[in-house]
Amino acid sequence: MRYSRQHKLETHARIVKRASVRLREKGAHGIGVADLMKDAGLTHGGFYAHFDSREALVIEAFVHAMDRSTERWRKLAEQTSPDQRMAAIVDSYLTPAHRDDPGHGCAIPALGAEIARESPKTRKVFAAKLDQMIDMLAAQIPDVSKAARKQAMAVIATMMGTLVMARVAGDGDFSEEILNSGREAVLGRAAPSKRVAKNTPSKKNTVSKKAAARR
Amino acid sequence: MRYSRQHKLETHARIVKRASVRLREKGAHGIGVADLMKDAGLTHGGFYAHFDSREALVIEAFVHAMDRSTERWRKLAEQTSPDQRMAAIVDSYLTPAHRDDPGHGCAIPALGAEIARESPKTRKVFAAKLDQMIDMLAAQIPDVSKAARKQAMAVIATMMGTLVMARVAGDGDFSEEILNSGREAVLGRAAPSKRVAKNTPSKKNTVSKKAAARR
DNA sequence: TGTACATCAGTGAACGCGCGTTCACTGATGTAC
DNA sequence: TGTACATCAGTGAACGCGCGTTCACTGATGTAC
Repeated sequence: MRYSRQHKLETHARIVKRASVRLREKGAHGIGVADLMKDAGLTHGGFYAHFDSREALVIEAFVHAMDRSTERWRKLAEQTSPDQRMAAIVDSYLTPAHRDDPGHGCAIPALGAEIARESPKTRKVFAAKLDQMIDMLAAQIPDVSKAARKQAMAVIATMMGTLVMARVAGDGDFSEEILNSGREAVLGRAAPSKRVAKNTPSKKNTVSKKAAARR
Repeated sequence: MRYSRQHKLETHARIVKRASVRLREKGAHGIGVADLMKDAGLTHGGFYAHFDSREALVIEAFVHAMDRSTERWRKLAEQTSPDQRMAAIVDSYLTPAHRDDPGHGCAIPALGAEIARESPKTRKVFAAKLDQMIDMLAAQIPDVSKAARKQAMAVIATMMGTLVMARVAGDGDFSEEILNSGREAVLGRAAPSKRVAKNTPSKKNTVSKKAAARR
């Protein structure tokens, strides 16, 4: 073989990873196969050595994004005291940085509505990952399991709905107002309690890409 | 003139009305100019006698959808006692019928994420309509105006987020569970208090298109 | 009132373009001997 | 160990297709006289 067995797997993973960013930024139909391959440092002709179809990549990219989000929540929860876990997750979610960088953020507000219109196959994969994410969040709630799951669903719905609305509103006062209303609704308070000078309003791009990616 | 002045306005309105349904069903980029015109009983060539561009139609269609939703809420509120108005709106929003008929439903869960990626012009029109909708809902809350507006934002965020997730989940138990969690989160209870036998689970298409359109 | 003309909403062919997908080919490297 | 061959990830031209947009034309009807 020309390349080691590992090489192809790495290339495949790189395409998926880059695509998961670009698709969240541009939408499930917002960027073509050629540009996605270029983004991974390849030409479009090699695409079908890695994927059966464009849709197959969209599914893999979506799964990647959801797994990363869920894992991020898990890690954030691990390093936070049990009674503060939910608050830590919500505070990290409803930020101007997350709003302004959909490519490295949660896939549900970025792609949920579009995925709901895709084939049943795609929709079911998305639904399974959503289910996992709900369970992950529910596990952070010290409560009876049934009620915790319902609460987790409502928290995710409120967070993603808030983020979509904040993105529509752009980055002015209206957008900040929306983010604050979401935080208050979920946590019963507006600003995070721990961090200092978290967001300076009406100053764009002060948060580095790396910092945003860590969300 | 070949047709009365009224005729062109009526044709224009018909294109917008039909497009607002089809775009909510298929997404902001999910249906082409030719099909949209066919849907209004015309051929694609005449499109540019009515609109400067496809984007111009998308904006008009979106405004139409938002105005209709806001107006529907207003009417529903009028014929409900003040303390029941919010509940009436939420109960009419978080239903399987609304989930299964995006074409006649709220434009935010259907098009919000996509509009957030459009040109600033399109986004600003959407944001202005969202602002109106928030004020309309806030007016139904018997509270200090500032708090009411924040509460209205959170209610809309939770409702639209819940609907997007329910649509991703399809129409099974998982989807019903999501709808219930949204209702409980907003109203503090699962099922509507007034109506009888509102939804029979796992029976599709029992709600007529007309009935769904009245939402 | 009757007639000839002007208007313009709507038609349908055509355009340039970008898309997803296919395919013959390349050439670096793993493998057989 | 050294050499000849086989493999196959990746290349780039080409495909058929549908898209948004343009444009010359049509023909029913409003209007001027």
